[in-house]
Amino acid sequence: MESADAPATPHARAVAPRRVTAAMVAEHAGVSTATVSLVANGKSAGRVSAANEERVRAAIRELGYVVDGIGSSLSRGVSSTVILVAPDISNPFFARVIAGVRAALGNDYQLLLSVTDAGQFPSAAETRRLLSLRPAGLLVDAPDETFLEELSAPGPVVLLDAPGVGDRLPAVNMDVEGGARDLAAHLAAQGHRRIAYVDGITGTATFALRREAFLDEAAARGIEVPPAARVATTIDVGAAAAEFAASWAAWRRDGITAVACATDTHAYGILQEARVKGLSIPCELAVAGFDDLPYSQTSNPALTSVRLPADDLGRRAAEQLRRLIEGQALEEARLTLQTSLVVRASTRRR
Amino acid sequence: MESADAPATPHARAVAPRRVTAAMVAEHAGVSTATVSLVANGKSAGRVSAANEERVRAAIRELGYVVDGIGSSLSRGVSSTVILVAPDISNPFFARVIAGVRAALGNDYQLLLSVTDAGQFPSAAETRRLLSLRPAGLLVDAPDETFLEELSAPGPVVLLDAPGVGDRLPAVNMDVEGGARDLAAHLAAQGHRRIAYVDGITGTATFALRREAFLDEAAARGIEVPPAARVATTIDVGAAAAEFAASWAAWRRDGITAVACATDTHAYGILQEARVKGLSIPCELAVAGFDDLPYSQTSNPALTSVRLPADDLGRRAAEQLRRLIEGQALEEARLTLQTSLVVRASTRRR
DNA sequence: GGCCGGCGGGAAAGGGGTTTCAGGAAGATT
DNA sequence: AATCTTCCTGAAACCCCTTTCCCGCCGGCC
Repeated sequence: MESADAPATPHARAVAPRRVTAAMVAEHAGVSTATVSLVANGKSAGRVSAANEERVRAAIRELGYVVDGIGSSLSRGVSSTVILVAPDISNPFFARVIAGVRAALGNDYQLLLSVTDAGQFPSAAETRRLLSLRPAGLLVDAPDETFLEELSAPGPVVLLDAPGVGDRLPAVNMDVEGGARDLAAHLAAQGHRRIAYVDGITGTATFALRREAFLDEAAARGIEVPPAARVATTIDVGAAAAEFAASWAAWRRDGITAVACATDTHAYGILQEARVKGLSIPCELAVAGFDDLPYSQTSNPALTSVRLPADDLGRRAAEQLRRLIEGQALEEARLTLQTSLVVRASTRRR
Repeated sequence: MESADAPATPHARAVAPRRVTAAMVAEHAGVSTATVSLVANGKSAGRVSAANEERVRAAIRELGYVVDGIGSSLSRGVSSTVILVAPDISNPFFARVIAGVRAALGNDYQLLLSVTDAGQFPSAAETRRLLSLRPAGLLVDAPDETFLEELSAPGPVVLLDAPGVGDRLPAVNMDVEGGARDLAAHLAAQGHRRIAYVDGITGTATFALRREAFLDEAAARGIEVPPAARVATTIDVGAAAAEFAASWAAWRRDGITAVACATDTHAYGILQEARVKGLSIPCELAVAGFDDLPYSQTSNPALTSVRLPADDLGRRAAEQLRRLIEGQALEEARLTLQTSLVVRASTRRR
């Protein structure tokens, strides 16, 4: 293809230019690889003369040298990668968590996500492979106990949103119970005495916590949540709408004046169906959600919801992880972040 | 803490049991590390005697040996990781793409996601670090040209959903233009003659393609889309609802009988606002979306939409990538997958 | 002027695995 | 019985970087 006197190698070797190694930089700068390593890693202060430092920097620039992640990881015994393991990433909440994590990790660590099929955690084999990449640390979102056991991690791990799981591991949680109680208190203050509760069908612990705290606080404030008004659906607008369509007649007869939902998605379905039925919200029926998803601000009417500190969750977890990686002790191994009730038109009676 | 005669090392060395290496397995099984490597990688056929193979397997089991990803990557020159770079992961569509990718990659490669802040691609520095992990291959979702240039990847890359970008790289695309044309044809067949189009405000090429194909096909079928009925909003239910609320009076005067949207999210906003206005859908106004998001099946009325082959997109892209990684030539470098119009109640006049 | 202290830099030892290559043992052939 | 295959096996090189010594050199001090 090229010059006729090129060696007749079967592979077009010239196409893939050789990776630039520290040795090449060293030769180009007339120093040893040790010096290159020091400069490239910013550890040159007081160890490399200014003259050599500049020559190495010039060589790095000129050759386009990038420290090889693999070689570096092997040599240091650990990579500079933080792996975030998450069973479900397809919601806007999670995007904010990631933003928080990235902000806290900065440039020192590289964030990679390991996701599996809907709601599942990696198998034991996958987990071992993951660990064999020698991540600097692991963040695990909404973990289940089985996965944590398999993990039995040799390295730093911080859990996110792990109420009641992995008690021995550091975690950052959100006070969903407080949020649920605030919501119950708000509905009580608005004068409701009989309320329906729409739960989610899922294995996640957070839903049980929300429900129990809500029911407990409601009871404490003299609110009744009759058994017939406790339902559960998959987390799906349509399913919630259908459930409400089927139940509303009975609830109305029973004197229900408000519906609290385990997540906003349920509430959207109820708002939709209520509109079909021509119900006036919040006058005939107040509706409240949980999670404060983006659409809740602009829904019609805007939805009262419990806002979760998504970016804080990510940020704090990543900060904790950094401390662990850097060998510092954690002042508090398990943090709980405040949630806040956002009252909007769907429950605000005037 | 332990026996009094233990060496007074400051670190609790016993806590972190030493990593199990191939050398340890080799010693335990009475063979060399070469043999261990062959067995552990399933390359033992015809190279290792049955007896030794069994002894090595037993040792691996007994010691819990896992091939070290870092050492292996360094030695082979490449890791067995496939990195999927994506600017936006928080939508259900993407979850299906991932499922497709995972299915096609199987156990041979490990999928990791690199995501950045909302809609952004990694910076040049981040990109270089990513490549320094020596991924076996890269999948890039909805790439922008700038990122592809920085990539100038030395390794296998396949683009997903990259209409009109990175022409020289293999890609798997979806025929959104065909879908848009089908939609225009459907609305024409339903008797509409004046239609509104709600576009998305975003840099993504796919939106321009949808719009142009729709307008072109509409024109070809004698449908008018008056300039005043061409609007664009951010991809947000509330924004679309507001836009529709502001425009509907004028549109109605202008004889508009249908609205086509660049994505279902817009259509949800319109459905919501139409209900507020008491419009009968599809009789007074037909509404159609694009993407066929999950909620479109259960919305009220169910939404006509263009379904995109999400899992196929992931699967085919991963298959192509595998071929590249394994050095096979691609029969077709750029694939385009069919989309399909799903007609539901929001446009179906009876 | 000799000795000491310190700074700067290099040689070299890993870190864990893969792969080549040469050679040994066992079985086949003459 | 000698030679040739065939099969297996293990030693060793290599991948790229980090880090630990250790040494040479320079200036300062007595």
